[in-house]
Amino acid sequence: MRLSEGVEWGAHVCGLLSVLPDGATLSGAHLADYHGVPPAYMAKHLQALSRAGVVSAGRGPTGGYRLARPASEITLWDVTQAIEGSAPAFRCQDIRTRGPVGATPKECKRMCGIAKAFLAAENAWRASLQAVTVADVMGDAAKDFSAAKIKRFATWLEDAAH
Amino acid sequence: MRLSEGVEWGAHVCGLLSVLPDGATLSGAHLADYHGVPPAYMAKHLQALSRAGVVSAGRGPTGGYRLARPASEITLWDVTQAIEGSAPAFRCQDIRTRGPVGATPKECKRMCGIAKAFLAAENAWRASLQAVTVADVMGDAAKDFSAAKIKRFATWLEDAAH
DNA sequence: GTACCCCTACTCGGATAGCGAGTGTCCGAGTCGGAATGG
DNA sequence: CCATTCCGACTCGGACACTCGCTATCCGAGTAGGGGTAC
Repeated sequence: MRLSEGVEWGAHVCGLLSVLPDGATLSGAHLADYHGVPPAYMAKHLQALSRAGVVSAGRGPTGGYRLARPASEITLWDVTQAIEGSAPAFRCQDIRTRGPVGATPKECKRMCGIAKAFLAAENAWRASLQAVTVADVMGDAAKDFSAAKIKRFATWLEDAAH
Repeated sequence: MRLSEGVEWGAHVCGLLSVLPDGATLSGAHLADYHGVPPAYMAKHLQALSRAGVVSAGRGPTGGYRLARPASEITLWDVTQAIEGSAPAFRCQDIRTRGPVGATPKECKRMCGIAKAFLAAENAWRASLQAVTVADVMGDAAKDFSAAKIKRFATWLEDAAH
């Protein structure tokens, strides 16, 4: 089982967008450059975030991306769902109904216990992600920001932001 | 994100093996037949379960698979780990160290907050699976077994088990 | 009749192809700002 | 000097190749039991 790396990118992007001045935007190319990843591929993930309503996109020379709502209202689950989709990782094939001793439909009124357990585990995972917002992450990360890094960041932002 | 279907197969196999008479075994071919899945592919997953010490394998005409320890001591996490491996689904690429404003090693003493949150979610998922044993699942499933199904199963087992 | 040996049939185990989702890329659609132009 | 128009550059959005891991398969290694043979 493997989570798409785009989820990590999306989370970092939301963190970066959350510290922008009000009304400012960043283009996909700049977001990719900032994180050192391929611009075209980053664009694909930004598109997914835009479709999901996590970020809002503007076109034209002054266009770019910004958060669609306050960072305190965007959870890591929102980002994950936007990029990975909402299909569960465990997809029950109901193999208990197959084979020579397969259960008949009447014997399958309740959900398979195995599927139930795996879906419960997935719910726990989701709940854990829903409990963390982009604002939480950035607040935590801010503790590690050195003065030098903040200065570097401000300089970069000067050139990049609209 | 998608969980390998082999995990479901492995869980069902462990459930089936857990109701075998003491000392009896089932061959990979019979386990595949029972679940209506390709024998060769089932064999691959059984091999993984065997390597992980979840089931023990015997060779030769009287050989086959049996549980390596009581069903109450085998969790769904054990099965998952055996087949999927123990690598985390979220693999931090430390993209905060990349790009023009990349953090220096000194600024990365603590783990990235995003990675921390995702790994915490994964821990919740794992804990949920570790709380459910094969015995739990079978005890729950037994409630749905009709007399007809039990009879069919006994007949099948007569031919299959060693 | 009995003990030994070989052989067969059955088992698991690792090495080998095929396919689909994720990865990576490109070009077209849309939009805003600014420069050029005419009044 | 000002309003209008046109152009260009920059943006996002969807459609197109490529790669790696899961899916699926086959053949070889190993073992237990049974039949045959020699004593």
